[in-house]
Amino acid sequence: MLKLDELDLKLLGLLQADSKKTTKEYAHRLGLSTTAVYERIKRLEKNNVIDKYVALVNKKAVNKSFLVLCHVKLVQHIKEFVLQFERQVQQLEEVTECFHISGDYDYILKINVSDMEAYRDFMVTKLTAIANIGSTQSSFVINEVKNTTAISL
Amino acid sequence: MLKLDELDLKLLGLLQADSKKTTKEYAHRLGLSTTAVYERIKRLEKNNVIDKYVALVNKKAVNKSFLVLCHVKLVQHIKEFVLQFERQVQQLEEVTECFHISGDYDYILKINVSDMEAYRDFMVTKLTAIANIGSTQSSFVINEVKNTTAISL
DNA sequence: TTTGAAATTAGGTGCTA
DNA sequence: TAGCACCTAATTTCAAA
Repeated sequence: MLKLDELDLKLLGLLQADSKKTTKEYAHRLGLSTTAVYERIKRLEKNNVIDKYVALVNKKAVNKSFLVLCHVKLVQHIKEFVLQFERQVQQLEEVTECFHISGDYDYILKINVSDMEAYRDFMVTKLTAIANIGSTQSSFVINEVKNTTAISL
Repeated sequence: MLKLDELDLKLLGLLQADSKKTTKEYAHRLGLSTTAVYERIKRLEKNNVIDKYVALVNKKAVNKSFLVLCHVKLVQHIKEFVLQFERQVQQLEEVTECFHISGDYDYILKINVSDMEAYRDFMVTKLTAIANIGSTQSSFVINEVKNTTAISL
C-alpha cells in the first residue's frame, strides 16, 4: 500500500473535484513545481490510487433523471444462484450501482431511467426476469440532496 | 435541451469510460476527424451535457472502503426541519450520497469510512447529532456488485 | 495546417537515511 | 552514498483556431 503524504491527499482532493485543470494550476495550489506535481500524479496513477478519469454527464441533459433505489430479496442463498443474480445485474445498463447488504433485504440497486414508464418496463422485462428474485421494494428518489464521487481524505 | 445524435451518445460513452484519451483516439473510434470530435466535446461541455471531469480514487488505497447505506426517518416533516437536515447532511464529509426517497424511510445515505469504528464514531458524533432524526437503520455493504458513474445512453 | 500552450522528459541539486 | 523529491530548462505533443 502506497504511503500518501499531506500533499498527495490535497492533490487527490483537487483531482477529484476537477481533473482537467493544468498541472501548473495544481502546482500553484500546492506550492510545488509542475514537474513535482506531474511526478506525484504519475505515481498515484501507477499505484492505482487513482482508478481512472471520467466525464460526469448531466442526467437531465440525457433524459435519465428518474432515479429509483430498489431493494431486492432473493428466494434462496445458494452460492450458484447468488452469483448468477449478480452476474445478470451487472449486465443491466439501467443499474449503475448494486450492493449486497446486511439486513432485511439482500441487495440494493440504483436505477437510472427516463421516467416511470421506463422504470416499469425495466422491472417487468429485465429485473424480475432474473431467476431467484423473491421480492422487491422500490423507493423513488424525490430529491438528490447530495451526490458526489469525491471521497473525503 | 440540446439534441444529441448517435455520435454524441457514443462519444459520451467513451468519455464516461475514460476522459483522458486523446481527441485523436476518440476520432478514430467514431470515424471522425479530430476537429469534429473536438467541436462536439466543446459543445457538450458548453451545454452542460458534460458536468465535469473528475479523477476516481481507489477507496482501498485511501482506506475508505467500509461502505454503509443508512436509512433515516425524520420525526417531523416541517419544511424548516427538513431543509435543516438536508443542509447539515451535505456538510458531512463521510456522506457521498443522500437521497430523499418515497417509502417507509425518508432518506437513504451512502457513507464511506475506514472501518466499523469510524462508522460508529460518525453515527454517534455526527449523524445522530443532527436534530429531528427519528430513527436510523444501517445496512452494511458486504459486496459491491456494480458501481459505475457511467450512465447508459 | 499552424501556433501556442501544456504535457513530458532530461539533467542537476540538495536533503535524508 | 544511494535514493528520493524537488527544481529549471529543453523538448515533444496536443488542443485550439
